[in-house]
This record gives sequence, C-alpha cells and structure tokens, in this order.
Amino acid sequence: MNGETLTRSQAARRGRVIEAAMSLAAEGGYDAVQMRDVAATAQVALGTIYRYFASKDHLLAATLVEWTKDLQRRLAQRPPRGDTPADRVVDVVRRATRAIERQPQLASAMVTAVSAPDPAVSECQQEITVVMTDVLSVPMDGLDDDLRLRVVRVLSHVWYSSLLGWVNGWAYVGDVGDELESAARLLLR
Amino acid sequence: MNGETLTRSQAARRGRVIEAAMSLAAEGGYDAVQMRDVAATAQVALGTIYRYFASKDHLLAATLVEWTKDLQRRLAQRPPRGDTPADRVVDVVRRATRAIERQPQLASAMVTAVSAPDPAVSECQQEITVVMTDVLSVPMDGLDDDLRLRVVRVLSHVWYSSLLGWVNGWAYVGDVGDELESAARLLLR
DNA sequence: GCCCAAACTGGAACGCGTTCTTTCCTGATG
DNA sequence: CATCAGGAAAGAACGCGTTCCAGTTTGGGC
Repeated sequence: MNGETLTRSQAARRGRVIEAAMSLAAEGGYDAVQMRDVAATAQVALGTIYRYFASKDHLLAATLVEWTKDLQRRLAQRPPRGDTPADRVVDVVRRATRAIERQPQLASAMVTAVSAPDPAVSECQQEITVVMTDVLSVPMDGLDDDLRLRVVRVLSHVWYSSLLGWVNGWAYVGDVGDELESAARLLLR
Repeated sequence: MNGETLTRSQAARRGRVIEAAMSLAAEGGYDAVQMRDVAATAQVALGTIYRYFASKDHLLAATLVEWTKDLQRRLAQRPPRGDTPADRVVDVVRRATRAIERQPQLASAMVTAVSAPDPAVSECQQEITVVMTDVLSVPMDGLDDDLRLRVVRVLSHVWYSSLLGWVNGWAYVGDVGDELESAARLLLR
C-alpha cells in the first residue's frame, strides 16, 4: 500500500479521533482530553491514535489546523469591513475572537497544545502560520508588499502572545482584540 | 512562626533547589530537569520541593524570574547605546539575546516553563512582565508616555512570541533579534 | 531545658502520556 | 482462493510529575 494516502476506513478512524478530541476539549479543556478517553470515544485502540499522531499535543495541534482553516473559509466568504487597513484588520481579529469565545475550552486546549515544544507540533505551527498570515494579509490589500509582510509578522506575534496570555491566565479574552487593535493602529498609522 | 518570611536554613534550601534546577537545565534542558534529580542534587526530599514550588514549571519559572532580574541589573549598569530610541531598543535586545545564547538549554527550559498554563506560573509571568517592561522602556526614554507604553506592549509580545518560536523549533535564535529590530523600527519610525 | 507545631525525610503510591507485546483482522496480490 | 505483510485491538508496562504517609528533626515559646 502507498505510504502516503489513507484508505477510506483509515481516514474515517483519523477523523473520529480528531472529533473525539474536539468534543472532550470543548467540555473540559486540555486536561479533559485524556488519551484513553479519546480512544474510547473514537472507538479506537489507544495505540492506534499514536499511529496517526505523535503525541497528545500533536493531536490537538492538528485539530487547531482544521479549526483555523475553517475560520479562513468563513472569513473569506464575507470580506472584512472597514475604510482603512487598520479598521479591516481589527474587524477580522474581532470576528476570530468571537469564534474563540464560542468555544473557550476548546480554543484554550488547542492553543496550549500548539505552544508545546514538540517537534511533531511545529509542522502544525508552520501550517497555521501560513493561514494566519493570509488571514491578516487580506485586509491590508493595497499596501506596499514589504511593509505589509513586516506588519503581518508583528501582528502574528501579538496575536499569538495575547492568546497565550489569555490561556495562561494573565490576560482576559477581551485583551486579545484590544492588543491587536492597539498594535494595528500603531503600525498602520 | 511568621507565614511569610523564611528562616535562614529555609532560604538556603530554596536556593539550593533553584540552583539544582538551573544546573540540570543548563546541561540537558527542560526534560533533564527531573524532580527526583533536582531533589537529589539539592539534597532535599522530593516533597520539600513542593513546599516551595507548586510544580516543576513553577520552579523553572521562578528561576527565570531570578535570571531576568540579573539581566535587568546588568543592563542598568551599562546604559544602552544608540542615537535613536529604536537603535537603543535593538541594542538592549541584542545584548539579552547574547545572554540567552550563552545558556541556550537553560534559557529554553525556562521559556518552556513560563509558557505553561499553570496558575502558579502566572505570578512569575506577571513579575517578569514588569521587569521586561522596564527593560524595554529605558531605551525609549523621552518618548511620549502613552506612545511608549503601547510600543512596549507590542514589543513584549513580539519578544515573547519569538522566543517561543525559537524554543518550539519553528525559528532560529537569530530571528529573535531580527524580529524585534524590524518591529522596533516599524513602530518608532 | 522542655514542649509542640510545623517542617523535613525517605519512600510508597497514584495518574496519565507514551510504549510495548501479543493476538487478531484486513485487504491487496499472485 | 490462498497468502501474507501491515494495521488494529486489547491491555500490560514504563516514566515522570505529583501526592500521600509515617516517622524524625527543628526551632521558637514557656
């Protein structure tokens, strides 16, 4: 069999595992995602999970990849509102924040996982970085390319760090939007 | 006995524990800091460590607090060089980066710990934030207070996120300085 | 100098992520 | 249809952070 593609039943298994992780995380956050429970919920053997994901953090990071791509799709459907690039960036971030607030436990579990120092996780981080760069670039359409790239990098850092601040308990959810807004207006003034 | 102050021998014990953690981390990084080894190295019972620190992450976060304060002292001794605020900020960051590069394993262990979602850690995070805010504010002396505060917040985010990027393997040490420089020049242009 | 509460010690025990082992099943190939 | 290599199941086992326990030491108050 090919070393890359999954059979139908394998894809289904993998999907069930991710779904189980999301469901457990949504209810009880990071700690409630226990590998034995994920296995039971997904009706899969514990060892099988580790055939698809290198670690618990990798599993949750993979769910964040899915989640992020969903967000990207939804944002693309309805273009950001606002007259200036800064306004549009803020609009995008506020919308993303609302999505997070709808599932705070899930979101914080995924953020926790994606910031774990696990080599398997970094691939997911890279993927997410690409998506976020796109999400932040769209509302700045028209700006000089070099400037835009640098601004996006700064904003990505601010976003990531603020989310971590929220997850780790030294900031509030609302701060994420506020920090991003302050940064965006500072950078695009 | 008072509930706050430590006797001489207690302070010594606590110091030995932190020292042991630093030494183990310096050699083998986060994973090499195993609580049983810390206890043995510090010549202290395992349970005693948990009287002073709520968790392994808290212990390492506490060592980062010490480390950060040391950095602050050293930076204060020799004021940052540079003609513009941006230049001086860059100088400070580069000096800090060099300090990190001298003990990469230790630094990455501490950064890993401080970004863990553990309530005991957040107190250390707060303390560190205060110090870093000061460290970044000094080279921007003279700027309008409100502006300076907002710039410092953005730079703190960029710094933290870049460090995490390095620790988690999706960036290089050098990137930390570069990202900070790019951000500083963008914000203070 | 004596007393007691609090702190410390050594070590067992527990929880959960991860790995390993054994056995069974699947589905592609000749 | 028979074969057989790789995947999956079930569950034991391991590592390390963390907690608990029984006994011992410490140091401030009388």
